[in-house]
Amino acid sequence: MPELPDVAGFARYLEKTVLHQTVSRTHVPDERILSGVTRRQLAARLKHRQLAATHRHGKYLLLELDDGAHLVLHFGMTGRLAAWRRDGADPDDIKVLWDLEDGWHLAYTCQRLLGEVGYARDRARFVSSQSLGPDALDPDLTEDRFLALMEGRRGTTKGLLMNQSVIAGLGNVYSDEILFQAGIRPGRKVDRLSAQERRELYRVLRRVLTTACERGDAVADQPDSWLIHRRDEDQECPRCGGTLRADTVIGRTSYWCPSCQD
DNA sequence: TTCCATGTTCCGCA
DNA sequence: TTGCGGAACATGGA
Repeated sequence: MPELPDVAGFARYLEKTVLHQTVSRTHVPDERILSGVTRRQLAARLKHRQLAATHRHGKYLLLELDDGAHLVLHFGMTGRLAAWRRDGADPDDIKVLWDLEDGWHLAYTCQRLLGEVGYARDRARFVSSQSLGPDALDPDLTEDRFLALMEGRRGTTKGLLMNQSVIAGLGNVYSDEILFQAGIRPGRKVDRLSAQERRELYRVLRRVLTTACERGDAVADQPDSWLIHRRDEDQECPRCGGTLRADTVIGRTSYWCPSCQD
């Protein structure tokens, strides 16, 4: 599930629970989740460090420490965070567990091991090392800049939206939502979009993500008129009542309405 | 048993 | 060079 709005929700969750607390111990039951660090290195670098601030870039959550370095969290398809007090029950699928100095615990859980936990000294350097494009909600990502990103691209519009090195933060679900609300078929080639459609795509992208982040990360929190509630075979289009289609575009199941999207 | 899943990455090919 | 399809990764549910 975790796309930009979900990761934004994780960041808020950390702010409400364990932010500003200090790590006393890092336990890594399954080292396969680590990327670029060993469990010994991670434990040593986090020991006695305070969790100072949250940052998000696309689907990455960067938890800044009081020495300026960052704990890097990526959630894959099944990554989650859980924080609890002393005698709370442990969640399932814990891949990394942090004990904090005042009795709280923070767990990174991941059922399918497709996420990763890492460590990065410098945030900007990390973003460029991952070849990530601008965050989809970056205030500096203006309409003009977005239009420039689309220039010269020949693939599908859905492929563009999901390409993290072009724009960071969108996955399968939210790209379908944005394309639905913009009235553009997932398989439409970028170079066949009119100037008006390109501008509309930008506006809808920002509106959908802003709304989703404000409402919370649960699908049920999103407006009833959204496609997100109807990602299943033979569902009705929330706009025209027609039958939605499910096609494979750039290798992912894509839901769309043949009457509302062109 | 087989297929599918909201994540990324790599390879071969057009 | 860009982008696509397919496979791979690991696991569980329909």
